[in-house]
Amino acid sequence: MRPPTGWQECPSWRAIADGARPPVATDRSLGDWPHGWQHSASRTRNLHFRERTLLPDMSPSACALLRSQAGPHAGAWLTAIPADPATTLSPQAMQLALRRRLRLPLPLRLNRCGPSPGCGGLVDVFGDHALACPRTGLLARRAKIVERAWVRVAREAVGADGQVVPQQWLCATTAPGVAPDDRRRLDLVIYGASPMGGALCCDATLVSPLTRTGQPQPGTVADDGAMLRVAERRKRAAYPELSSGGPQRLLVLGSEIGGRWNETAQHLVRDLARVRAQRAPPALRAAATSAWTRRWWATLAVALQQAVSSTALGSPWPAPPHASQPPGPELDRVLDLAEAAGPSRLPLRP
DNA sequence: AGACCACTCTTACACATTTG
DNA sequence: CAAATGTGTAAGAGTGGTCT
Repeated sequence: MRPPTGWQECPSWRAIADGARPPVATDRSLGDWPHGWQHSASRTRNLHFRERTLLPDMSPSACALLRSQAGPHAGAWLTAIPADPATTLSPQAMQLALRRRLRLPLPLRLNRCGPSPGCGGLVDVFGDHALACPRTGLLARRAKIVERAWVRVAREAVGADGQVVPQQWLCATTAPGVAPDDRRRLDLVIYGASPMGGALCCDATLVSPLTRTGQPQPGTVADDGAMLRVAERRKRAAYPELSSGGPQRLLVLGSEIGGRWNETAQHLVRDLARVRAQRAPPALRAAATSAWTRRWWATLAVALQQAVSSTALGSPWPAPPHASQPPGPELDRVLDLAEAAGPSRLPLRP
């Protein structure tokens, strides 16, 4: 169980009146404003309610899924502005995503997995089986949707200064000790986003905290992101050459089907936003960072929900969304996504 | 717990071969 | 000669086992 964030010891009124400030979050992202006491207080209360009231009454599976749905930017699809195909969920996908989030039954036709691709087992109305059964072939397909979203985000970030190569051969990188006939491929490699000029070798992965029987995987009931750590270990074991130093780095961009992203994914978006904002006029950099961050998390979260929805039905999605990739919007088109800096300018209520 | 392995099935992709 | 088809490899995530 994670320690609750917020304050551990309640400050005295006198201390607050004397100007004491809450602890500054270490993982504060650019464009994130420095929070005051209200944020810490409500966060502490929310987490307390979640741990003491909400979770104890839920089934283990529902607990694991709730944890999977939490975390930074896990709900970005709910606030995504559908002004662009990349940040738009179809009505059908939105309906499925909302039902998944509320753990309501999905409109399924079949009650068995299969027939020809599939294990023949009973499927549940929540889509848990379809999202974890490795025998339908949908897992391999759904991963592509998130992978393409990462490619899109990386391309928008590095622009013409860098390069993003999808499906890069491992032996084409600078990783040491790879035989030239090695056929392993990386999901995407980003050049021009690393301060040292190295290659970011990315592997996007989307894992489920529940098994195909709907039972939680070990550790997922009590710990946030337990399956993300399993996925990271698995990927690091698959690419040992990329962990041995040098100009290239392995980034495991992990996500859970509830919407949670791992630390690496959050760091990458933060770094990409910094790279992109360097090309903006200095006076606009803070706003640009905030705006691009919002846009990219919306893009990634929408893609993740698209992937989950297409798998939850147990049938392939009709068409791959936006196969052609336009170059992405200009800065002035995204700036209105930026958070307003400074305190709220709403009128004080009586 | 965690690391590791061998296994499940289907999909995606690159390359080779055949066909019109 | 180009288009269509076939083939081989790796990847995708999960399962279940063993060992430490």
